[in-house]
Amino acid sequence: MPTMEDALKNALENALKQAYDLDADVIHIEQPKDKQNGDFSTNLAMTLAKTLRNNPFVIAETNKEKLELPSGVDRVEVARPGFINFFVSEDYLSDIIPEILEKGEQFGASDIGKGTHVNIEFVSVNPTGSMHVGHARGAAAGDSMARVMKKAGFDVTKEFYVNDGGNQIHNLALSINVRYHELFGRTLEMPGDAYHGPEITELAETIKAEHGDRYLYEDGYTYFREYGVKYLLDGIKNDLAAFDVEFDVFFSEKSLYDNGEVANTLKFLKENGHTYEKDDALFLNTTDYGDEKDRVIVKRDGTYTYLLPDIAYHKNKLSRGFDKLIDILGGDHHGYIPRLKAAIQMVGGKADTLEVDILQIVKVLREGKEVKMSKRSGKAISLRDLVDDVGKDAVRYFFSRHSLNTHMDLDLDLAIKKTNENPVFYAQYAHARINSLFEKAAEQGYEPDASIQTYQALTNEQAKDIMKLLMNYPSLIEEAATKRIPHKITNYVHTLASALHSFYSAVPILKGEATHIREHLNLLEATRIVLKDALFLIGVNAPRSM
RNA sequence: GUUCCGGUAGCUCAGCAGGAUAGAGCAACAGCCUCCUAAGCUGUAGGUCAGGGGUUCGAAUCCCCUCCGGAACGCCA
Repeated sequence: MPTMEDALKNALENALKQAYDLDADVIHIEQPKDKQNGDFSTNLAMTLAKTLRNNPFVIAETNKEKLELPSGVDRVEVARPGFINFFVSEDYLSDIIPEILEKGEQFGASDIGKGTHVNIEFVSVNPTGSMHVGHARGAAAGDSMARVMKKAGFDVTKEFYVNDGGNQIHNLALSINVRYHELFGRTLEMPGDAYHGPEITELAETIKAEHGDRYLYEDGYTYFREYGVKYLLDGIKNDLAAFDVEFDVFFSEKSLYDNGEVANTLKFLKENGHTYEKDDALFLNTTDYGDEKDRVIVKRDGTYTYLLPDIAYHKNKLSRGFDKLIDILGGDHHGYIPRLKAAIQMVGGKADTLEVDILQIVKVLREGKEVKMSKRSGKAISLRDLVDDVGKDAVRYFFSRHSLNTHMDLDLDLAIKKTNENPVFYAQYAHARINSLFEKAAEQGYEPDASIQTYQALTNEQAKDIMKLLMNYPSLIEEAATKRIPHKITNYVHTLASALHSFYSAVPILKGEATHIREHLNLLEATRIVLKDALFLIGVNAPRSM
């Protein structure tokens, strides 16, 4: 079914041809914020004013006269500077209801992604501690992005890169060792880059419970490494599950060393002339691809920098057949983008194969003061605690509201205390309200009826507002998916919930004639379907009652 | 010094592939439950869109400069 935008563009093109014998290159159709200005609008006349050397108002009028209105458009008006405004008919609006009832949760799905294989890597926190609230934003954003892109026809793989191979795991093992010894009253000095989180002590306690004092007498290093990573990664997985974030792949950095991919990548880079030696170190020629300076991949002491296994990892992703790689990184890693983009091209990707979405760091406030999130210090506030306090839905809704590059503040006192005023309940309540009405309707012998095809009763402003919003859902999905801006969904949820509440207050739904009740119930069912689906996209439950 | 983000109502933020009177939530104020869940609705008030130039018929939105805040500029990850 062609969209109204396309139909209008067509009609305008024809009108232009007749009136001025002109082929318009781009016709921009928009939806005015103010309903006074129609349901759809074009600024065509203004953009043509210069080439036609005429008053935009006159051009608009001329166009209007030649216009053959597509079905569904009631009337056309020309407004002040030269806007051409289109008003849509009630029949056209209500056609959306049977469509939604028929498609159900498939409504809004599209094939705009054309099955493109997309890998979204996000969270990827080091298994050296628990997830803290700073990580939650990335988890919410990546997961929602994946859900929206799936809905838009992309073939999405969600991936978590487990940094289990580097130096931080060495520090983790040392930290565990210190805590373990402390459990037996022995004080060792914490190394400089140690991890001080309480979870490290818990970890040591489980080792003690299982192995007693064994590692006082034999070297526990290797065991601490393996056990520590597993223990902490399991914890992270649990935290993610509680946050309704699931990954398709947990990819181990260590595996890249074990199966030789890191070494092979190094060889590959050397053989293709992307490296050179200098100061006893091996440099990667990233400036060839626009980086500001070349980067070391093999240090003077012979060990690798973080970059090399990372290149191997991205090479591996490419080898798995992904057309598009998306990395969601924290704002503190933005400087890393040019070298990654350079590297991806060295190993066979194109410049735009990799896209890095930067997520600004969350500033967490407690008692009016900033709380620095750091696993090393151990002072971070865990995601689990926050989810336990305010609930998964509230936290996800909160993080999903803002665009990725907003420097957002999270006031913990506010977030926890104001549970009942959290906007997530506003949206969920709309869904619960609809269900509640259905129960009442059932008592009167009514229920949504998908066989109804024509509508006469949905004439009030509030009902029309809802239908217009419902009609916009498919294009919303497309925009959110292609621009990768999941927060747009959250915005929509709020707007739709608001329209529902207004409708509910203005119209005594179960009081009218039978046909009115039936039509209204169908409108509500369509709303419920879309509301639930949109909430799902941002990882928020749609409760039947509250 | 360079690079990347941000600066919009008292607070938290939308709006930024230019469009019509700049929006929402919270906070404030005034109304609305003998009636389908008041976690709701309706209305009022609140803005020099950091500042200054420029492009344009039209700029919160695009370009340049300045100021303020955050982040990054490692043979750490």
